[in-house]
Formats: sequence, C-alpha cells, structure tokens
Amino acid sequence: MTIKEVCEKYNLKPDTLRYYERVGVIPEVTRTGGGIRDYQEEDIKWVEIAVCMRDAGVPIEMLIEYVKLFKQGDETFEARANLLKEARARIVEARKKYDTALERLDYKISRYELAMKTGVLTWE
Amino acid sequence: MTIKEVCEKYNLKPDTLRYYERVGVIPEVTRTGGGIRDYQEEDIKWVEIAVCMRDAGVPIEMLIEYVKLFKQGDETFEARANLLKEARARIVEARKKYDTALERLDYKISRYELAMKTGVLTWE
DNA sequence: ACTTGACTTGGAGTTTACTCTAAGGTGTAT
DNA sequence: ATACACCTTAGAGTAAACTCCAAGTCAAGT
Repeated sequence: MTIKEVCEKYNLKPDTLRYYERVGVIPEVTRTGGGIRDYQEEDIKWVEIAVCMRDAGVPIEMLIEYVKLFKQGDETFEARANLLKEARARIVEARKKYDTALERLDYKISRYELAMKTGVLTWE
Repeated sequence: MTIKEVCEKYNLKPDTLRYYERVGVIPEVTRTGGGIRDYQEEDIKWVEIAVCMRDAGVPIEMLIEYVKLFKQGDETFEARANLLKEARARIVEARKKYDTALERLDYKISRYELAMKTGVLTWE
C-alpha cells in the first residue's frame, strides 16, 4: 500500500505519516527496492494505533515512548502496560471534562431556545 | 477577587487569564481605580465558562465569537445558540473517539497483563 | 517615605503537532 | 525514451494556545 493510499484510508496527509515515522510514533515502514514506502499490514496496524490514540489526545511523546519500549522487546511488557494505563487514565479524565462541558452546553442551549420564544434570556 | 486568587481557584496562570481577556475569550474584567483587575462574580462566571469549554477542546476562536455575539445584545440569541450547538456536536464527536481509544487500550492492557504471566504477548 | 511584592502593558518566545518547500529520485504508460 | 505523477529527504515554516520578559505602576506594611 502506498503512502497515499494509507492517507486516504485514515484521512491523513503524507507529510503527517512521514513525520510520524521520522520521530518514531510508528516504527520504520517497509520500503520497495527504490526506497519508496510500501505499507504492509503490520505497518498499517501501527498507523491505526497512532491515529486512534492521537484522536483521543494522547501526546506524540507518549506514543514515541511506547514504540521505543516495543523495540526493546519482551523485557518491556510491564513498562508498556504502565504507559498504556497512564494514557487510559488521562483519557478518562479528559472525558469527564467533556461530560461537564456537555451538561453546561445543554443547559445553555435550552435557555437560548426559551429566550428565542420569550425574547428574554434568563439563567437558573 | 485578584487575578491570583482566580488563578488559584481554576488552576490557571495569570498570563493565561490576561491573554483570555486580551483576545476576547472573556469580556473586559472589572478594574480598581488604579487599573488592577478585581474579578466580580460576573467576571468569574465568564472565566468558568472559558475554562470549562477549553477543557473540552473548544477552540479559542469559537469562544471569542461567542463573546462577540454576547456583546452585540439580544439580537444574537439564535446565532449564539447555533454556536453552542456546533460546539456541542464537536464535543460529542471527540468523545466518541475517546471511547474508541479506551476500548482499544483496555484490550491491549488486558493482553499485556496476560503476557506478564505467560511471558508471551499475543493479539486477538 | 520606603521597601516589598504583586500588579500592569506590549511584545517576544515557547511548545506541540504538524505542514510546506526545494531539489531531486522512482515507476509506469505511451 | 520521455513524460508524468508520485515518491524521497532535509530542513524551514505555520497555527494554536499559551508563557515569558522587560519596564514600569500600585498598594500594603514599617
């Protein structure tokens, strides 16, 4: 799979994928004889993880750390698990804040709906 | 309430609050005769909204737009409601991605827990 | 009155995560 | 073999959201 195809699949720009590889968010991608990236299933799995985690706000640095540990082999199972647990905790925290904001927005929107009928905006 | 006190309350830096005011994320804050910020209840409400929305990833630009509309008065109820609805939709979308990431993390973590017992890491 | 610490402004600097540019190589269809 | 689109790298540039700095002002305590 070419870089373009992978980008289309995950809605990324080629520059982003090259950047991910360069800084180590994903391991080195398989290449053709001529040096052109040819993403294998394994490579695509890594892209998928990266995209999924980035979409949940996991910082680049954390993903780089994970790939680093992965490359060090089986000695790092625990370290990797801990890293994932930390990422998990962060996402749970962020999600709580999203819920708070949603509640607040729902209340405000309902007040505006009312105000659009009565002409008067009131709180609480 | 001084800028420092408000910052302590919401875990912000004074520079952040001044920045919010400067770019219009919150309206102008009440000042003492000497020109020093003295946050009133009303001012603090705005800070609270800003923090809450920022924590949910609502961009600065959107908050600025909201304050702009607010300043224009009662003609903008609908526009404000629409803005809030858009913010809401974005947060809902982002939250979905957080849920996906959490599922994925839970699966991975469980696999690592297993691997730490068996010594072998396997997927699916 | 004077020290001390917190406040003010305008503007420059930083961080994170891309995103673009220039100069050149690859590969496939005519 | 010659376009042509697409690929490569190194390195520079950008956007968003702060964050810091310098130079000066304000206010509370002694």
